[in-house]
Amino acid sequence: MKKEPEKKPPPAPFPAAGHDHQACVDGALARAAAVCAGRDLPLTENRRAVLRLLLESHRPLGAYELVKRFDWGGRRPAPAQIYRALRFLESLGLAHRIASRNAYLACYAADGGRAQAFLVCDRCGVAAECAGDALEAAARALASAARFEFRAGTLEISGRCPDCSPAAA
Amino acid sequence: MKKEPEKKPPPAPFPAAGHDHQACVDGALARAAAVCAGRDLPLTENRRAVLRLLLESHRPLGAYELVKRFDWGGRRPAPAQIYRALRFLESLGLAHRIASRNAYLACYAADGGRAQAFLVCDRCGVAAECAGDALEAAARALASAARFEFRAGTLEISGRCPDCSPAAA
DNA sequence: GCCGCTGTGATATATTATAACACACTCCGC
DNA sequence: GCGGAGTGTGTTATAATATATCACAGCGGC
Repeated sequence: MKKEPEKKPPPAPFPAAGHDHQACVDGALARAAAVCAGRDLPLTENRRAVLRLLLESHRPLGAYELVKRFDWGGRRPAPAQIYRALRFLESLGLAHRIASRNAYLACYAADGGRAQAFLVCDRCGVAAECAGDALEAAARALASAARFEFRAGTLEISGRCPDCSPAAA
Repeated sequence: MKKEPEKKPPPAPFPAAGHDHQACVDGALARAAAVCAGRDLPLTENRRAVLRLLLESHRPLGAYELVKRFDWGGRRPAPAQIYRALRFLESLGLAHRIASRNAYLACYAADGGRAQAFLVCDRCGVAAECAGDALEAAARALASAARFEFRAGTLEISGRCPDCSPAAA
């Protein structure tokens, strides 16, 4: 896999100009803690660490990339640890699998049973999550036209983020 | 992987009641041959065989599932053969990767650079491809709202096909 | 205490996908 | 006919992604 080298740090993060990264990560972590508390499920150290790594990157990371980045006092966790944390986070909507890349993206907002969309930059890998009534409606319309019972849908869009777009001034 | 047993043959194919399977497969193969001829690229025996397996199943098949089904006069092809054929078929829009399942689905119609949608039944695995202006518009609207340059998008919808829906009479 | 539950740490293995190389075949120019 | 370029095949090896399983630690309830 890994068709792109992608060794360099991102040219710039997707989330706009005056992006306070620390606040963004901390806020999302706080919201995640609240979600867990609300469900009476523990946001353990491992889960929190995995979520933090995802939040910090603003892009989908593969499970083994997380293994590599996970600084665990010298040692490195086994893949199973990471996958367990990811499954937990996914089950709460705190992270999402970007199937087209076999990678995982932190969620910065709440979800629902709704059709979700992800914008992933081909060049720098930055990703953003979004959803909209029009997408939801279009997905449900397609399903019902085929007499298909809609349960969940995910739209993955690839292209260029504002910073990587040739149109960027 | 392979969360579901999925050992049994499908309860019924997605494509409606009076589905003439042979005609459907043959027609798609003929169209594929035309596409290849138009591009002056050979639809070799291997490629044709892989496409036929996909067409016959009406559902996404994993590459190793194709290896297993490929009857090659006793022997079995190496995965690389299958992946090569799949890449070729994908490049011509004759097959699509269903990323959420790590599987591949034959295409029964022409595509474009458009946002595509796939309906995949959670229960029997049957899948259908569709596209629509509303989806395309919704995808482009989401992208442009984020100042993201749309290149391609894929919507994967999971749920229940008409035959597997509890609502089915 | 002790049980049941959940989460961890670790090893092993399954599944999916690609790399690399030798060779067969066809087309084309000469 | 010969040779070379280009493409597709057949094969082996290996990379990348994901899960199974088991022993045990910690914690809360009784």
